Parts: sequence; structure tokens; C-alpha cells
Amino acid sequence: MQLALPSETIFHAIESTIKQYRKYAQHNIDEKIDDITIDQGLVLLFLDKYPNLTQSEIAELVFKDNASMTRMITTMVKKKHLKRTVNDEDRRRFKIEITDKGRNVLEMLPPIINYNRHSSLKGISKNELAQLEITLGKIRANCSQTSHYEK
Amino acid sequence: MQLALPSETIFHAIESTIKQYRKYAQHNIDEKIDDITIDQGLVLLFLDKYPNLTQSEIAELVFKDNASMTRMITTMVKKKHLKRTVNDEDRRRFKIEITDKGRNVLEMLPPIINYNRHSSLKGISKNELAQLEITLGKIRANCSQTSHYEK
DNA sequence: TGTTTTTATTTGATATATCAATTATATTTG
DNA sequence: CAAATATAATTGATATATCAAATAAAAACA
Repeated sequence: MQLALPSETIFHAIESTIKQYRKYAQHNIDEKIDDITIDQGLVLLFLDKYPNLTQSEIAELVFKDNASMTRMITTMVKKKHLKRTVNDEDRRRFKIEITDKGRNVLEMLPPIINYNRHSSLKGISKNELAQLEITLGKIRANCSQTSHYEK
Repeated sequence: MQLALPSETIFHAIESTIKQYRKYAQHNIDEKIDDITIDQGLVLLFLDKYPNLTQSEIAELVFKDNASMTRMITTMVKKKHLKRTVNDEDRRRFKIEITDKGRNVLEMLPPIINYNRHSSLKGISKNELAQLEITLGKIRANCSQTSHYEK
């Protein structure tokens, strides 16, 4: 059976694009901020905007699952960007607070993120971007259906 | 500073598309084959086509680094899809062989992979795909440059 | 030939992802 | 109210990713 090499498929193009963007964005962050990943940065931004988020709400916003979020926040507490205390109104939850060190990071972050987003889309028209969005949406829709592939 | 939510950016669209494709593809594999990931399947396909590949050559073909490939192959040896023996012509290398169990998997794999690739692109024209490829290429190019963001 | 460099692979540390099972607390409901 | 169910978060197991350091063997070189 004929089978294209993975390198020849659009899926590889999609995957390597997002990987390259992540590396690029992380590199630009690393130049200015010590020891913060893209996703940890997003956690800070969301907590700043909505201070009462629970861990699972944050998880949803940054597209992680709860287990990963637990561990991410544990890491960020260890690095002293966050403080985690029990929420007395609902003792199942935690109150997650941004420390001064976290606030420090927060000040530097938005311009870098904006730069990353804009510079990586240089030379791509609004139309082209809209088309990209549409095509990706079609793929997602195709992949969200229950397969009809015969067992 | 204004900052779009991650969910509103094209980067999230790209990332969630590839994640959804991976889940969909893995799900279709799981229905028919026990205990094989997409990437492990690709390793088998490449080894079948080019039996003398070294670990680092395989790594390159499936876009992993050497450390990950070492661990992937260790896992596949544990699961008895592969056999690893020292290569006597160059004792730094290993000879990686596909076992009967691995061959069994190999027979079932190509039609599933083809199905995954085709069904997830349903309703997308050749032109549209070509355009997708072009736009992604522009993003990759933008992200491969050394940033000029001022320190 | 002996030394240096390169290549192939491994290992350790750390972060993240996924799944299932577990714990603790809240909420619902009969 | 007590029992059942739902929610928030954790934990354990396992796989993968990344980086840097280590090992072993081969190749280059002086």
C-alpha cells in the first residue's frame, strides 16, 4: 500500500509550524525573563485578569487538563511566582495568588507576547489568515466526528 | 496593554487542530490495533521500508530527538515489537529488527493511516490545501529568523 | 601510532500529557 | 437528615520532550 512519508503530509506541516512558533516565542521570552514558559506566562495573565479562578478554570483557559494544571501550579509555587492557600468558602478549592516575583514577570510579558504573535504573522494578509482559520476549522470538524471506518 | 486571549489567536487554532487530529488518528488506530501509538507506528513503517536505519536516522524521519528515540525504542522492545542488537560493523550502533508481533501490526497499519489522513481532509480542495501549506510555510519562515525584538 | 575529534547512543533531571484511581468536601435528593 | 452523587484537586503510572553531561567506539589527523 502506498503511503506518503509523514514529512510530505499537511499534518507534519501543521505540527512543525506550531512547534517552531513555540520555540521562537519561548526564545524571545527567555531573552528577557528568567525561567518562565509560555504556558506559565498565560497562567499569570489569566490570574491577573480574573483573580478568583480555580485551578480547573485556569486549566480550561490554557487548554490543559487538571492533572497537568496541578503540577504546573506546584512548579510555579516552588519557583515563587504563585502562592496557593485553601479557599475557606469552599475547602475543596485553592486560592491562587500572584506573588511580587510573579507580578514582576507580568509586567514584562504582554509586549513580548504581542511581539511574538505579530512578528510570526508578518507578510500574511487578513484574508489569508481568515482562510487559514477556515481550513483548520474544517480539519477539526472532520476529526471531531466519530469515525465510520469499518472495523 | 491589550492582549488577545489565547483562544482567539491563530496559534491556538493551529495547536488545537493538530491535537484533535492526533486524538482522532490515535482513536482509529486503537480500534484495530492494541497498544501502538501513531509515532511508534511510523517507526515500524520506516524500519520496514529501510531496514538498516540507525536510531538517529529514525529519529530524524519521525521528528524526534535522539533521547526520545532511545526511549521510544526501549519501550517498543519491551512490548516486543522490535529487537535491538549490537551492529558488529559499527559497535556504536544498534541493529533494530521488527519482530513477528511488529510485522503483525505493520500489516494493519497503512490502511488506517491512509483513512485517517484522507477522512480528516474531507471537503478541502487541493487549492485550499496548497494555500494552507503556503501560509504555514510563511509562519515557519517568520519564526525561524533570529528575532529583532529589542532587549 | 597516539591523540583529538566526531558520531551514536544513553542517562539524568525536569516538565508536561494522559488515564485511572483516590481523597476531601459540597450538593442533591429521597 | 442520611445516603448518593458531583466537584476540585491530587496522585501514580507511563510516555514523551528537552537539555546537558557522560560513555563508547570510530574516524581523522599530526
